Amino acid sequence: MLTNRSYHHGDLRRALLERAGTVLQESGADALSLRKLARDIGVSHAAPARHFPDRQALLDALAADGFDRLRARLEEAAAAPGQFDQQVRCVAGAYVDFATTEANLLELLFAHNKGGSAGVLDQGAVDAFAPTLEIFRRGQTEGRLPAGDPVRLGLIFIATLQGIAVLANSGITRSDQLRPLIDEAVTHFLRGVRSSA
Amino acid sequence: MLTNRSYHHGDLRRALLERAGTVLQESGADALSLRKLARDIGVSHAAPARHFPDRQALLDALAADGFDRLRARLEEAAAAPGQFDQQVRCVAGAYVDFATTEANLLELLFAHNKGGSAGVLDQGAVDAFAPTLEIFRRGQTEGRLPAGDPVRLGLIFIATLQGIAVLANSGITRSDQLRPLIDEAVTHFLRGVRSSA
DNA sequence: CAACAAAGTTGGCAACGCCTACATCCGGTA
DNA sequence: TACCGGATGTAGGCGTTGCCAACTTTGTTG
Repeated sequence: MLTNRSYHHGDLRRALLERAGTVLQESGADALSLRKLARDIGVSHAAPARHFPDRQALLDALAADGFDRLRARLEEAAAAPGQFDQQVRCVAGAYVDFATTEANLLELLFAHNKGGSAGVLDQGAVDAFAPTLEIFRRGQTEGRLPAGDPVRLGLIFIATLQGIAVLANSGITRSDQLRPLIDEAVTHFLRGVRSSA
Repeated sequence: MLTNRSYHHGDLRRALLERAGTVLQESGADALSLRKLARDIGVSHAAPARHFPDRQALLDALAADGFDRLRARLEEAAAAPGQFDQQVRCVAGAYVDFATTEANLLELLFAHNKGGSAGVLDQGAVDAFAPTLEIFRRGQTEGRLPAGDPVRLGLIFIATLQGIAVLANSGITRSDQLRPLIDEAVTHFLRGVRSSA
């Protein structure tokens, strides 16, 4: 392994995913071509097929990894020091930051789940949002939130952040207005939830 | 015009858009092929180029029409009979209904704005959301909402709906749980906004 | 009526995804 | 140690696509 110029690459799958990740980030999912990736890496055009049966499998792998990184990011934010409200705001900021920094990845994550490969990717999405739901459960047990279905609360919260990120990525809201928009959204959300008891 | 079987189609642009609309609805934007559209309509493979310089131009036209229909739908919902809250709920329902019924179109609307053709499409998005912002302005003048930037309020509202629709389209929330989710989101939103004064 | 522009056709090019057949390398086993 | 089989990479081909250029038909207009 690590032998350059050998017949076998040694870690082609990883190399493909790595290169694909940067192409995705820079040019979007539509720009991803198995043949071009192979060329970039210096391998024949059919080599990727050994690791990804078709183009969709590569996209799925990118999505799975994306959900994983999103989950890690949200977990980290959810564990931030401070009171409950502080943590919620931290999660909100982390989500929108992730979603706008990796806009093309975000599009891939939510654009492609419709089709056939539902199982694995859906699980990835559920896992990614688990830490956020956990925060709301904790908020309830700590008495910082009224009782109610934490999943529904969490979904509304995530939906709001997701929507803000999409509006930002579409250029509908200017990026310098993003931070106050998030702050106000979270403020209204927490007030709305609390005044419902 | 209306002459079938003639050398010139007569209304090829409209025919292309119509066919493209159904293909988009049934199979998504990725499945749209200029050559296939031409074949479906019964015209040569290069004919579409006279009306759409490239594939992107067709997608842009579909998006522009989509924003137009969304705007009409939201305008209609905003003009529903009843009190302010009732109208807001009506708009929310209309938006999510549109976004889930035409999931592939929704994806196209918000996926493609990133790139170059910013101007026209951005305007379409702004126009589409205008009726919703108008509702919030009206709510303020009628005293049903506290003072504040109506644009920011409207964006948060739309973002929440957009997020819920995306989560639904991605299969993250079951469709039978969609209606209560919307209701609760609107309820919390209105309460949160009102208790901010 | 002749000229011209708009609209449609034919053919070609390069790139792509996917398939099949073949080459090479590595690791377990006789 | 020799070998053999599976995993990995290569070479080439097929059908489709987007885009381009050259040509034809049609309808309008001076």
